[in-house]
Amino acid sequence: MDGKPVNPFYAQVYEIVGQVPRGKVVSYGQIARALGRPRSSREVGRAMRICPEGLPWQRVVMADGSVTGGGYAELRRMFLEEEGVPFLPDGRVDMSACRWDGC
DNA sequence: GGACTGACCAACC
DNA sequence: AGGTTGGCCAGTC
Repeated sequence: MDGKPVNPFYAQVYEIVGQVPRGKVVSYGQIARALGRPRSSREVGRAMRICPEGLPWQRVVMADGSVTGGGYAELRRMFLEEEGVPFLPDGRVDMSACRWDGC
């Protein structure tokens, strides 16, 4: 069957996340907007929840730089630190410096 | 089979 | 200045 991909939205989410260079992060809303769904950021979060293997979902954080993900939040933060992502003393990612501009 | 929730963000008041 | 609602859509009960 289908080789028909699931809603392009999900596929795009995985693609974008996979295109994020090491040491950079993206926000849910940023991806949602890039896909033409400025208010479907929840869908992005849902794509993360299914957690496909091989996807650096840890690079996906909130627009505020806060890191979430159920009980994996701290785990994600640790991975990001290992990748070289600077963290603020607030426990948040420095979006100002690591926000992936798509470039 | 239907209804609710949910790793959120942005706009509105 | 802050708080609340709206909106997308599929996975879960």
